[in-house]
Amino acid sequence: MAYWLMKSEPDVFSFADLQAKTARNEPEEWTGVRNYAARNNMRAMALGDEAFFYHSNIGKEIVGIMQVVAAAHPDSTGERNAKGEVVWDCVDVAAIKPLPRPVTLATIKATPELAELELVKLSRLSVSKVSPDEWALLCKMGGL
DNA sequence: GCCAACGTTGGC
DNA sequence: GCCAACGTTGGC
Repeated sequence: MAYWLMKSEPDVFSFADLQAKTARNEPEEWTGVRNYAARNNMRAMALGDEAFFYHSNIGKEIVGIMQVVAAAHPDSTGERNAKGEVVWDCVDVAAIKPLPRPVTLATIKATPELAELELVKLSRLSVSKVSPDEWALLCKMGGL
């Protein structure tokens, strides 16, 4: 099982929004990613992989955990190429649980063990990888 | 609102 | 294929 971190601006789509959809049994398609590195990360995701939900811009904190419930498939909102194929991919996710104590970016930056976290090193990447050690530490910091 | 980082585009 | 210009993201 691999671990990931996915960003969303909460005024566009928040973890609470995801929880509401999950409660209604509606998978959320993580559409709108238009960056190849982020797309490749989504293509590397497997069913059951877990991901942190990070609120960018507003909050700047990890607020919850979600699970990949469908592997990468064409993003229906993506442009098509000359052959009519969708260029971009997305995965489906469902909320698992919120973090009892959200972990802020400031806290992450102040934690030496997390200096290599992709969220910090590649700050503009919207879908990034989290190592098992980083995952365990962040869960602990989040009160789990 | 500014700016740094970085991806993309387009001229050569 | 290089590189300058430009656009976007996201933290501050």
